[in-house]
Amino acid sequence: MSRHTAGGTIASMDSSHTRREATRRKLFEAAVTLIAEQGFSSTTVDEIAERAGVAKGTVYYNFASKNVLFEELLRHGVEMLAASLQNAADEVAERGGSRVDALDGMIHAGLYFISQYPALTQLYVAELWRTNRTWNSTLMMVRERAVSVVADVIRDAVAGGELSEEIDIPLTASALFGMVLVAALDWQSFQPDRSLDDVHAALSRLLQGRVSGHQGTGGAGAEAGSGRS
Amino acid sequence: MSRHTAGGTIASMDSSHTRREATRRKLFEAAVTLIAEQGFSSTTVDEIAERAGVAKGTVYYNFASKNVLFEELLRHGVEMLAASLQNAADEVAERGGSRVDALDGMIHAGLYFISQYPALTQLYVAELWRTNRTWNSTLMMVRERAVSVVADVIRDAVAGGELSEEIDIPLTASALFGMVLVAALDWQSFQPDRSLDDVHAALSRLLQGRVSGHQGTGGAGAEAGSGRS
DNA sequence: CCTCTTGAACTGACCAGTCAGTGCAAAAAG
DNA sequence: CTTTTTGCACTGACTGGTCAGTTCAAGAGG
Repeated sequence: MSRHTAGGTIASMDSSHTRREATRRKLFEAAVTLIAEQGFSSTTVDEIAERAGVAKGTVYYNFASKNVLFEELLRHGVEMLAASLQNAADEVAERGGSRVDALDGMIHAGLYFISQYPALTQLYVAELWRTNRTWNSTLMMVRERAVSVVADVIRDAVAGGELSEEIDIPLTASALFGMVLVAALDWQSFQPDRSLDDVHAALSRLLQGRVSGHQGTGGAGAEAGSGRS
Repeated sequence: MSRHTAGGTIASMDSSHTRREATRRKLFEAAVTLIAEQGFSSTTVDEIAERAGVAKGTVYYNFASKNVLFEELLRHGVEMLAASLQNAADEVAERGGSRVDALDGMIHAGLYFISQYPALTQLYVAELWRTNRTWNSTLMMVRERAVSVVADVIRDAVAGGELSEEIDIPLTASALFGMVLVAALDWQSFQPDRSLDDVHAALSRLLQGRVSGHQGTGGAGAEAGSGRS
């Protein structure tokens, strides 16, 4: 199947450690786009192998099953995301920024990550709130890993007096996460020409409260049960 | 179920119509939970039929295909959601509330809707940003239908001077939508005991800007390209 | 020579969609 | 009032195709 007449060179690229690693990476890349497009169950192993440019047998030499391939993909992806977010928060801290600044930096990093790995993001969104799947525990871990990075920074900010003690940490972390996720997916899908900083500014503005900045007649207030019938 | 109680005879036409309707509703209900749990392609028509308590043939008597069943389900669901959001906004307006109050009312309505139809919500999240699927145009329409209800209210608020002209309407609508969506899914999945009003209050607080309410050292500011390298 | 990859053939389970037939209630005929 | 017809709604066994996973002998690379 060597359609590149190998010329003798391309194959010997930097296989960082083994040929095996390179093959596994190729399979991850092929799988992530296909599964993002079509979903897990309608993506066939033959398709993954073909897009990765390897034989089907190779898939099963490297991964025990289609399920295992997918789970390792999920784990690998979330490690990248968590590291990226953590790194953004740390950089802001090093530079002497506040915790709230760190949150803002994480939003930026989140947007950047999603713009770099749109397929991976689509895939997470599609699978993350699913129940009853075989790889449910993996998904649980993945979600926890991502959200806790955000929640930790919020917790620190509350402890340091930067944020009100009244806020609900896990829920706020989720909401923030969702806001960035959905806004970024919409950006990528429907307004891909806009710059990252532009989108980032819009989200910062929303959070900063300039959107509902005027003190409303009470509706946007925090009091519960506002006249719902 | 006799829409026209005109007497004993006209009911006949009605009942024949209603039997089918009841079956279709049962199939919708069965399909929505199964697909939310397992995804579209790993949910079999046999499963749907079994859960609905009908024979497989009945599915195909009522719907041209598995795809068509799903598309009609999506359309039916989003109509319910859009109506619910619109209704919430209208009620606030009738009561003399501001547009921002209307937005808040829509957040409440969104949370309520999701708590009532969690499976439908999971399903939308899972499918909405998928590309390359056969029912892509349906999904496009569905998304547009839901987001535009929010965007319209934001637009009115901007026109009426309640919100800054600087805000990005479609992006803000998406972000708001995503915030509610993800927060609600997390609420349902991980803290189901909390009350709706509690969750609503947390989100209102986030939007109201109390979270990042202190004026940060610039990180949360709206200026673009804030020190990101 | 040991690890990894190839490619094609094969198996067995699973599944979307089909179709000939059943049940039944309301209209038509007797 | 009784019998027959009509056709809607539903049934479930069956078909043809698809796909995960297996096997293996023959390389390729290092």
